[in-house]
Amino acid sequence: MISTKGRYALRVMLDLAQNHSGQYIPLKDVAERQEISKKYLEIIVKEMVTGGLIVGASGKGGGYKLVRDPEKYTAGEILELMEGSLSPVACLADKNYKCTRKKICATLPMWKEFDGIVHDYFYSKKLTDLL
Amino acid sequence: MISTKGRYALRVMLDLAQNHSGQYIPLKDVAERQEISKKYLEIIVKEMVTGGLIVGASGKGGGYKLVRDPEKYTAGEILELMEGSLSPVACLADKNYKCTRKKICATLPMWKEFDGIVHDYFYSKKLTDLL
DNA sequence: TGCATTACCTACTCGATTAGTATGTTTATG
DNA sequence: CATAAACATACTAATCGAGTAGGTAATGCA
Repeated sequence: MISTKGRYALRVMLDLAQNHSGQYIPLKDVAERQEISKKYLEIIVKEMVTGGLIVGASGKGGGYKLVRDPEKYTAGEILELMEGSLSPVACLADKNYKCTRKKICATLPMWKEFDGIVHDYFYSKKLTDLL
Repeated sequence: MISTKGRYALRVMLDLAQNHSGQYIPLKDVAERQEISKKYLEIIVKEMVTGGLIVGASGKGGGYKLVRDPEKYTAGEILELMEGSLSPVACLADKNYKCTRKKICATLPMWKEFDGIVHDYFYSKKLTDLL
């Protein structure tokens, strides 16, 4: 299940893409258009900045903007940044997860196959595919 | 993310399928083979019984067994019973979810398409595919 | 230089969910 | 009637989700 963080992040990215003129877009505007609490969005965009998806500028005329062209983003990288992982089970999501049954687990191959399908789907979905 | 409930339920089903002789299998045996707390499994199999996946019998010689042949079960129905829904977002998981932005939501089509892929994958995966 | 605007930072809250544990009671069999 | 099993009820401890509150720092403009 994708949380609001991932879903809102996608919508912020789409909003910035639609208003992509080289200008910084104030979060206030994005929040109003998207009908999302600005305070909560602050937390989300902060992670997007540190994750390198967007840049922010303080002061008047400031705001946020994309660092690449919209078609250079995938839904996968945005969701993975916000959700931590797109994997369906803990043993695949966490690289350091150790499970003594790994060798004999009958369900692991299914989770791995599904994990691949999920990854392929979201990483082949470009931001511009959603506009 | 699939919780232990769904994952353990799958493993219980596989265990019952492997020991599918018409006899009832005590939960104690399943728990030991699968290395899962029997107490916790009690909660899980209870839902599986009320969900119609398996039947239980009390008393000596009792336990649990499948109600169908193993190839008649899909991973999808097992996971959906335990997880409530396989949908990636709340607005698709909950039938009564109402969202004022449904008509204009740019991300909804993607979630719907992905939801279909997930559903197709797990419902075409038979229990016997995992043995 | 000061004011408005904007991002950025720290902390807190409240409810739900996850992953169990503990302690029984009922039901069947030999 | 003892034993083995399912079935029932209640509790807990930790984490996570989805925010809110209140403040500080940077920047442009008059």
